[in-house]
Amino acid sequence: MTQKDDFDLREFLPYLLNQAAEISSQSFQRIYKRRYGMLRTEWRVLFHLAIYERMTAKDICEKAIMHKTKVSRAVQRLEQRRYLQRKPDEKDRRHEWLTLTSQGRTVYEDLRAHAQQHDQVLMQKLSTEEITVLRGALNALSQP
Amino acid sequence: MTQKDDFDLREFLPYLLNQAAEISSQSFQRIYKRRYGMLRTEWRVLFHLAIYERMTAKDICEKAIMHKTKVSRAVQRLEQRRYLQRKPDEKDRRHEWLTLTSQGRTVYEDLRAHAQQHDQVLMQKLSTEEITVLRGALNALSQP
DNA sequence: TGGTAATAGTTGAAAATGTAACTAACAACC
DNA sequence: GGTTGTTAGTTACATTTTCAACTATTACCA
Repeated sequence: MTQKDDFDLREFLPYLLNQAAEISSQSFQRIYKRRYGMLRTEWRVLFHLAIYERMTAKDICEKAIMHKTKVSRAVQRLEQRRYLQRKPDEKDRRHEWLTLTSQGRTVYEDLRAHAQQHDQVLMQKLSTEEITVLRGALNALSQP
Repeated sequence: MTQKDDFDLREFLPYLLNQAAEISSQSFQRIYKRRYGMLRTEWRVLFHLAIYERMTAKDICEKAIMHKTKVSRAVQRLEQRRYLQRKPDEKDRRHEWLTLTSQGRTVYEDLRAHAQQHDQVLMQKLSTEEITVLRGALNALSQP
């Protein structure tokens, strides 16, 4: 049997990753969608701002690996809902500093609680050791 | 420190999975896009048909976890390019059996070779043991 | 048998995304 | 100082995706 015949796409990492990512995010996605009408891009921007406190759109692009137009639009929508504030940098007015409003932080805290619950359900499918290795592997694969 | 404070979204599994899935599929995506103008949905349908040989659109929806409209449109495009054939089921004409044409199989073989190469590059980021555990964990997480 | 429900798949309109071109502000270099 | 190049972010348009409604066919059951 040749090497070629050994290669089964059902074991192809991007496929497995996509499948797992899709399924494991579905039920959480319903939560932020139903509770706050948020999209995945918006949720991601929201929680990056919650964690890092103060970022420019560019920072978010890099951390979250999102295209700048996606970030731009997510920021617009979050601003409309008063979840975040923009403030131009004094020294370099090309930059805009983004921070969550208290309302945005409240939404974040609520969603984080749900996320944590959701994560615990997911982790029940795995052993402690598997979780550790999985996290490490996912981080390694996330380095471009 | 409370449990709540321990929960860092940077370790949230759906987030890590999404990040890894996104990054690890990017360069392969460029390949099927450039070589055959294919979308991700089309690639997924193509390779499911290559592996399972003969499926209905419904089967693909279930295996690939894709919405039926996505599958329907991917099938249309693959048919237009003569990569697959449809054949209504004799007994139940609601079903259509889909199979790859020889042209479709050729495209598949070409892409599979690229996928294999791509997979090897990805796996270089991980140890053998990590790969085993990762595959197992991803499969476990893919059970809804 | 006839009427209702269920299933496979398609379609159209609305929403979201990707791509490329754009504006505005700054940097660098002569 | 003016020209050229870069960078942060937005916008317009084309492509995809989503959602809901639709057709066609079969299943169920009184």
